[in-house]
Amino acid sequence: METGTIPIAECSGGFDLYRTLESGQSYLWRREDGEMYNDDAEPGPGHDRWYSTVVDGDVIRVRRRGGDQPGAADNSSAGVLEWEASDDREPTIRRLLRLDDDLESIVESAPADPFLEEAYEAYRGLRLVEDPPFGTLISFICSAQMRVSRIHGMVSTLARTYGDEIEFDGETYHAFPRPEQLASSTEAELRDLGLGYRAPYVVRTAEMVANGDGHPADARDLEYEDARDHLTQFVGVGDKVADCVLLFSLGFDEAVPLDTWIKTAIADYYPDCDCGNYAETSRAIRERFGGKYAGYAQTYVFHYLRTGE
DNA sequence: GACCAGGTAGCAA
DNA sequence: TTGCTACATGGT
Repeated sequence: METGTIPIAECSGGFDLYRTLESGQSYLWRREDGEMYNDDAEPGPGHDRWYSTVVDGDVIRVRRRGGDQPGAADNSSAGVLEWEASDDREPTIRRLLRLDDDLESIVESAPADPFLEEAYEAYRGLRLVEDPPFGTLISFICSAQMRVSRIHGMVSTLARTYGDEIEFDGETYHAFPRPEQLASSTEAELRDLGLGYRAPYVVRTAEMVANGDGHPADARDLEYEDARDHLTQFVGVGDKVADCVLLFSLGFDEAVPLDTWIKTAIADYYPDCDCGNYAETSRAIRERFGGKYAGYAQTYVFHYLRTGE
């Protein structure tokens, strides 16, 4: 087993592992106590529990060690990110958790907007993630009209039921299923697992990817709005889910998914951005949130409103 | 029992 | 194009 540490002081703008992984953007990590996204088992931002995920068949575990406030302005006392894997996976971890993003500059370059500044200030150290595209696609197909804790539960169930079992450090982990593994499931099975009306969407999209009709990663090569349109070819994927996939797995930092919370924010704080349809409203709020990193702003606002502060 | 949650597909006009 | 409406499920 390989292990290592990454000083959080090296991460411009800090790094808050808890808020990064439990802010509703990733459903592909699991917390060791199994209580991730459980608001009743809220461990607080400074906890040091392990989180694990499986990438390319390898288990990766990370946790925060030492330090005071994870997003403290005084970064010198920020502690370290400790990791374990079967090989040297530090480069993968840096990519997945976007540790090399210059978060300080991103926050500083955000528009001078009191509401936005409040959200950024409240959750310093929250970074976007870069999750694997297929798992992200299925996760957000499942997310329709669902609370984040239940989305995480559904994704975990899919992994347990259809994903590869992987032994690491004496414990069994489950990879997120490959397209062909999910494509071999049936709508009835997935309904039994509690996916509800999303069940046929998941099966049909998995079949499309398994058959080679398309892959979410193909959207990488396109311009932002074309990429969004491209992703809506998958069943169960509309503009909003497409934006989530672009933002949380394909590096389109300008994407602003218009979900119920952001729509609330638009109604309350940016009513002039409501253009009556998704594409135009998206364009308006994207501009209001500073363009290039509008998705970062979106993620902070989403978390700020959803967890209510 | 309503109401709500990181919405979308299918259909009518 | 735009504007309904049905769709599962569990928590408050």
